[in-house]
Amino acid sequence: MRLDETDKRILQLLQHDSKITTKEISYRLELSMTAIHERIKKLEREKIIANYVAILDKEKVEKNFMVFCHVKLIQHTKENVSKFEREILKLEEVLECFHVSGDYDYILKVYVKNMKAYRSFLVNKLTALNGIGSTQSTFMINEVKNSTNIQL
Amino acid sequence: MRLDETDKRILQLLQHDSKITTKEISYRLELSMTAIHERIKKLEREKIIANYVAILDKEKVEKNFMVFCHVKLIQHTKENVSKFEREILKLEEVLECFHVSGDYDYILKVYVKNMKAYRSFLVNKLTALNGIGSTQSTFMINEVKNSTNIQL
DNA sequence: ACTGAAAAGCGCATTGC
DNA sequence: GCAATGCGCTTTTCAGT
Repeated sequence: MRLDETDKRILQLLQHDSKITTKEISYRLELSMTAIHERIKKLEREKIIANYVAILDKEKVEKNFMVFCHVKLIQHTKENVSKFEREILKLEEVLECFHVSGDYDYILKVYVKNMKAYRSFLVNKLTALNGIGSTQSTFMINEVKNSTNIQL
Repeated sequence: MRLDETDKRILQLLQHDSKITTKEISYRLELSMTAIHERIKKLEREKIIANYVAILDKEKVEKNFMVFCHVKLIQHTKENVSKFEREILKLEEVLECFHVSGDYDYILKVYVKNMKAYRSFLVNKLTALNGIGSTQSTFMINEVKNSTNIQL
């Protein structure tokens, strides 16, 4: 599906605040509510919009100890890789996991309460998985920017 | 504010799908709509819920070329640092930026269309900023997990 | 693909329990 | 802290262009 300028502007608004009403969008884009409504429904149907979520304040829910954990596997057999990836999905502390180029195989973004909780995660959960060669942790000192908003 | 189990379950549901109705939540948690409604309002008022957003399919909007860009500053004067951080906020390709421990000062998460766009970003935008010492790019080969859902 | 109006459902505030 | 009511707004649908 090709997105025109109107679609992009709608997506921009929804990425910023998904609780915005069709009425408000129609007012801003100078189109009828129905037109906006149909476009949004189409964007949802086509899964351009993957989902709508609430973003929590990580500090207030006490999960603002963030660590980038670089993981290297022992060997890259198809089995090993798919096993590791399946297990990672189950670990609630891992919000993101990317297979990457470079010195390490994976980069995990881990959110926990504090260093103690991170240690526990490393020892009891991550390194408990089979096939982990080595890990290297990079700790967040400060969050400068953390957005979900893709500019179109 | 302290969160009890009910709050946590509500947040869990809203993190998964913010379009869920109070009615549906009240049904699942076996509480009245009023109770659920008041709790959600409080969670919003206290900014436990930071905001509601639409998440887009990065592939479908052609921004699925993701790079972790490690940045080292030349010198860490207060001025340099705050200038850099202010400028980063303006770069739309950078969705996330963390000041981190380790060999590099910052890790940026950059989403662009393809390698050509990334090169353009690096040359024209990032390294055009003053005070950048060096950068190192780690390219995403595959996205294993990418969630915004914090387990409480 | 857009408009306008009507119908259905939900959010929200209020009242009383 | 919960149930019930009613109003207003929003979403959703439908006919028309």
